[in-house]
Amino acid sequence: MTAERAYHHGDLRRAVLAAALDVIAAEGPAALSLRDLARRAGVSHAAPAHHFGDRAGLLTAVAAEGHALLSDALGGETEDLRDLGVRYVRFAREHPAHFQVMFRPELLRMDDPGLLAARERTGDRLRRAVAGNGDDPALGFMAAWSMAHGFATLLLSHNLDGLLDGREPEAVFRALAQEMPRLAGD
Amino acid sequence: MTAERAYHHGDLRRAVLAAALDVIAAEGPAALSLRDLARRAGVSHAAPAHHFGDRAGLLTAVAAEGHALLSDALGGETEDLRDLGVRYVRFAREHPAHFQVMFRPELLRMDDPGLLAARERTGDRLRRAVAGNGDDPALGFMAAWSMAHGFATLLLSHNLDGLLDGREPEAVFRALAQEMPRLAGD
DNA sequence: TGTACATCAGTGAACGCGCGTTCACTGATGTAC
DNA sequence: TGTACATCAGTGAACGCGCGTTCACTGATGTAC
Repeated sequence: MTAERAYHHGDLRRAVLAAALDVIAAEGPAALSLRDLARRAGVSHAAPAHHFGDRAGLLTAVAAEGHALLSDALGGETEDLRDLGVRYVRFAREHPAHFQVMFRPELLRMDDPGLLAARERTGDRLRRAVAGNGDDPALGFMAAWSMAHGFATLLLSHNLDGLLDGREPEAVFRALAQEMPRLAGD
Repeated sequence: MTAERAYHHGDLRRAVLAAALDVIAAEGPAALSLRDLARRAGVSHAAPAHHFGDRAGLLTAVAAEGHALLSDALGGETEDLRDLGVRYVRFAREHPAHFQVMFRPELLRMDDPGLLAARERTGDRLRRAVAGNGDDPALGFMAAWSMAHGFATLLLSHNLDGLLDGREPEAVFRALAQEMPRLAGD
């Protein structure tokens, strides 16, 4: 355990990914540059290319990891869409960088096999949860996803700051999902 | 009406804004550069600075215009949150560039007086529509906003392409808002 | 109606910067024999 | 146990590019008198 850097970093891939998550969480994916990440990882500026190729490759890796984390987070056995929504929101809070990247195809290599596989896993998980929910499962799916995704997005972009009043976001989201019937009624 | 450019453009401010909307709609706000916009407007690269100062100033102008358009679009007299949601979604479809910018404070100068005034107008409109909707109006507000915002966001980022089946997004959103009671029930 | 002057909009050359990419290289590690 | 060789990870110098910003300027427009 020496302060001196060995010639080989040991786990540069993880180190660059970690730095990327920091940057994305703090300043958004637009602020990413491979040179900056190399600097943060204490490594020469050409090193990251070894692992990720380019920006899109790096973001694709982040997105794939995000899908793995999300399908784990959705995990469990519940078929209650409210629970699923709460978990979705919690995931966005705990992994804001992943969340900000994974649903933006223009940043990613959508044909990357790793990404496709990871997305498939999330998709399976969700389809299973929604199946048999109403006569048109796609509608129920889109309703729940829109609600959770909208809440998470507005939350992370600080658009709900003035409305939460210091309450826990997940608790508010649960209440809000509870409230839904009233919206459509009148 | 001559093909020759006059020394003075006439309405460079509008021309640059229009070019910015094109770029944002096609490649997102991250792809914006003042030099590129100048090129598109057929004007020297230092000219846009005259009108907007810098990128943030330009995006702030887009966001302010977006809020003006949105509060117009929400317009009317309805207090039905579903109608309001449909209009929100329609606005996002018709003005994707504005929509992509206006809820991202990190891109904007949030203390710009023009932006503040425009946001205030939208806020008023929404508050009026939500007031008296349930015992906790903030909850109803967040529920409706999350749903519409999530749907619009997922729609614009092509995450619903596979689910819409060629149906009109606004119609689907209306059905989906209708469906909501079932989600929270049982 | 004419002239002088101020103001405003846009020009174009120059600068320094951070970026991605390339490339010949070197140090470290693993494997064959 | 030792040696040779292949492979892999990271280096660092060099390049060309597009960007934002600055600045002295010029052309056009409006206003005062």
